[in-house]
Amino acid sequence: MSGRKEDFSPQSQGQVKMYVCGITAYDVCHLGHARSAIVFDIVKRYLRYKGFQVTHVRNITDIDDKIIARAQKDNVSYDVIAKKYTDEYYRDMEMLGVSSADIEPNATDHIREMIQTIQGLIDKGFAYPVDGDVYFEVGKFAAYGKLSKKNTEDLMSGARVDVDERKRSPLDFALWKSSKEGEPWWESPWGKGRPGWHIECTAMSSKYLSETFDIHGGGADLIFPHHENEIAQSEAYTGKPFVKYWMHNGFITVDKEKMSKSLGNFFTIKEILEKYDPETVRYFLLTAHYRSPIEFSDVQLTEAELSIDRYYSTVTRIKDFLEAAGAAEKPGTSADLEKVLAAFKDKFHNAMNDDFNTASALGFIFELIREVNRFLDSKPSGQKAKELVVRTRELLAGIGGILNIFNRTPEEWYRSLMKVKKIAVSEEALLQKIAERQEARKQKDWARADNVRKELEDKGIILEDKKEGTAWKVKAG
RNA sequence: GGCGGCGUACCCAAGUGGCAAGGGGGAGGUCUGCAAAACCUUUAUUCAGCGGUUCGAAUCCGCUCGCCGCCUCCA
Repeated sequence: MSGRKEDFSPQSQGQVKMYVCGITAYDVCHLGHARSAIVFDIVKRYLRYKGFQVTHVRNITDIDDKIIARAQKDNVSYDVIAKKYTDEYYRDMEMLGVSSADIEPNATDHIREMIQTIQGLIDKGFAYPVDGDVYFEVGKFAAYGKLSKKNTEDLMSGARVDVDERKRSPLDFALWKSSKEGEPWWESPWGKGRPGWHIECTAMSSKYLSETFDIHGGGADLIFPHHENEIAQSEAYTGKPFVKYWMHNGFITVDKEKMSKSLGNFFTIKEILEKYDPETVRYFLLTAHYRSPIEFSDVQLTEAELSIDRYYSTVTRIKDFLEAAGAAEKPGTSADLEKVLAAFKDKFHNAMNDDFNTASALGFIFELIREVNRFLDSKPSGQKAKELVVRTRELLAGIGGILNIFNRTPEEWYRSLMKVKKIAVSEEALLQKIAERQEARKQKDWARADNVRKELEDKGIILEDKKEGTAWKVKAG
């Protein structure tokens, strides 16, 4: 609310109540929706890792103008649209590997609570009914604009809103809308109608969390008017502060412009996952700070893929080492590795404690990766060296668990890349080729061996000759 | 017009008062039959520009330029 970073201390010690605006179920989700979901998934995971007991609520708006419009266009009932796109949303989230929230309420299941809140606002003089609609009277709420840092005069003068004569001020917003012919409706004290957009978050957050809760999240485009209006309604109704910390994620851009439905420059989650592994998408989104805009492009996704590949290549090396390392104690560059290892957790925590700076955290991960590679290059052996490497592996895996990346085996990663890159070689055919090439290599028929390698490379497979044999992997990037 | 944000190497990006993380790319090297992977060296005396504060600024302040967002539904 201050517009700055603040020290985090939840209302009740050890417990975090977090509400994140989900989607309006009127169309398929694009990458922008994915960013919000992924960002707050990481927030939740990290807070839990730090020992907080987190209650995460993520709502679904399943009644709204756009849903109705879509339903009319498709000539079906509004709930068919809402159901369809809610299902799509859940499917997208599952494919992306985003964990579900603890509570995922739908607006239409909370009409009663919303009516109660609206009635309360009328009783307290903050809202007024007109012809079956109910409006919130912005002028009655002195602090209006405190989140978006707008003052009401500026808003008035810049008002591009259609002036509705029945409203006392153009800034007043609907809590309840009377239903027109053919629109869905619920019975209310003001006649048949449906809730306005903002009221659901007030009603549901107080129901599932409390009147004041710790973190409220969503995309930066929700700051105004959505979150501003939520504050007004909620604080007017309860007389208590609504939210302690606001977190808004930045936009995904395409050619520097916000990815959005209206500009038509969006990529759906499904489209992207046809070309990239979900882990690549998640990693990509973590490479920039959550508040910054992030430019979507194939180059960026490709770089993310290369970075992940670097991690899995290192994991493979680690595995090879642990299987092959001799018993003789040889320390290698263990002193350097130990140093990096010792400092790593603090660095990681500092980065994440500083407003979830995942980009910085990833930097430290790659420092550790370089160091362990350096250590392995120094050809260490013995029990102590093994222990050090195992420690590194566990540390990396643990961190990966928090960021929800690096949580597969290299084999799984490469199999997934094969699929995503539509590589036209089966694993059997591949092993066959490798065997063929081994034969040629044994006979020092380098030309034939190189031919096989070239042939596979053209199909996107890279071969690596090691002491113990030849390994394959999918060419990243 | 009002409000807010951003501008760091060839590209992406962290750093917000004390000698400029990390990834990708380029160049050279080590290793290898040759590769790949990995590692090493190198690639910003400089952080859009100009002033100011300070012992010291990419980091704070002011101005200028450029880009973007919100002010209407929007993650």
